[in-house]
Amino acid sequence: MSVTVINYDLSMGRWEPNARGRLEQAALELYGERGFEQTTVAEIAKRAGLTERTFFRHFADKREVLFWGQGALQELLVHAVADAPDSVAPIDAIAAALEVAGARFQGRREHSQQRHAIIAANAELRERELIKLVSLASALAGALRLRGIADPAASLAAEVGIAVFRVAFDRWIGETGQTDWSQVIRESMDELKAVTAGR
Amino acid sequence: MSVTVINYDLSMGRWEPNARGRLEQAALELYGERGFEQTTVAEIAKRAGLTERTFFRHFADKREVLFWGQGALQELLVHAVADAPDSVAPIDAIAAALEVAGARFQGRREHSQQRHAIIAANAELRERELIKLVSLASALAGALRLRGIADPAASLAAEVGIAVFRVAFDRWIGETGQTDWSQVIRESMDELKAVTAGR
DNA sequence: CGATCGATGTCAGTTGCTGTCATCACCATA
DNA sequence: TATGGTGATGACAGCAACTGACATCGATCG
Repeated sequence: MSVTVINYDLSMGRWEPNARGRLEQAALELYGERGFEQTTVAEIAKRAGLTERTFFRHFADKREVLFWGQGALQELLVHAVADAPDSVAPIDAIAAALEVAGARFQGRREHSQQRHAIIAANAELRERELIKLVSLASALAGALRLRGIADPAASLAAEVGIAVFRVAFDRWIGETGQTDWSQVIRESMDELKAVTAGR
Repeated sequence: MSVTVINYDLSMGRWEPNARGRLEQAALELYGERGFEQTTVAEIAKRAGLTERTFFRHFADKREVLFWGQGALQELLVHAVADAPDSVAPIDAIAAALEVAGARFQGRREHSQQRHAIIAANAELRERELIKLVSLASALAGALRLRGIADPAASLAAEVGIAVFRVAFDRWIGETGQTDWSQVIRESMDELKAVTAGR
């Protein structure tokens, strides 16, 4: 089989460039074809033209290959919170950030669905996804604290924001759901406010 | 070393009774003594007077020994939500359930702290804890739906409830914090309402 | 008394993951 | 141009988590 090499690098060395990208693509393909558990790291490496050992040099474990892009999303959200005007309430700064984050999803809905299906089909992958979301919440709480919001308000706003994100993402990705990210976020946030107001 | 046998069973058979309990205790001890990663399942089994294979017959994996009691907590919370009067708003039914759940912690604060320390010290264990909490949220959402609450309100109330639980638990278990569970829950819930009201 | 059952032991095998050392193109510098 | 350092990879051995298959043997039931 042939491997599509993304981001061909002119300063190529002894090996084919973009080892990490090849590993990622091979893993996504195999996880999709036969499932996460049924795929061995040796198989991923082979399809990428590398060795198992090299896989573990690029990704901490077999799951991480699906999540390492998360770091960029986190940065995006944190910056969005930091950039919100001072007058904006914590929960609304979070909401604004979530809307901005949609830029990373909007237009790649199908890709998101595939990845989501792989993750949803496996408990270990769901665990990893959860801890990434908690890390995100933690980073958002930090960003709020930099805006002068004290705990536990900062933590609560961040955690609640992630809860909204989860609910909104599920809705957005669902077959029958709304496909406009911003709108889904705004609706979910409105529901949140209704619920916590005791209605 | 000797092993304390809890719940001695008069109908003992060929082996020492309460294999599961012995495994659990041995695991807790070893995880505490030398850490989760530094403990092998073979060591746990040996201390419990059993074999590695038997450990995996009682617990799905090395982590699960710390979490299998969670099922009872989930039942307790679900029942509490179900038993709340019809007139109570979703979020308040959740809050009431969280207060009730304190009965499982109150009076065992030290034990909770030990277990919490073990979990906090290891990323894999934190992952497992998170997925258990999500399962809890899911069960609570189901209980709310049985009360006639539609989604996404049910899911949101449940997820938010879990966020409050997390924040409250951290506060309750902290050295300087309040030690009365009910009070911590009520305070945290009040904070939540303030935050989501946009303050 | 014999058959079945349930909890455990035994053992071999797969796989995720790590440590260690070798390789070799590239690069800087003498 | 020679030399030595560097960084990404390969090769290989090994540990530990987990699984499947089969054996064991007291208890229990008919």
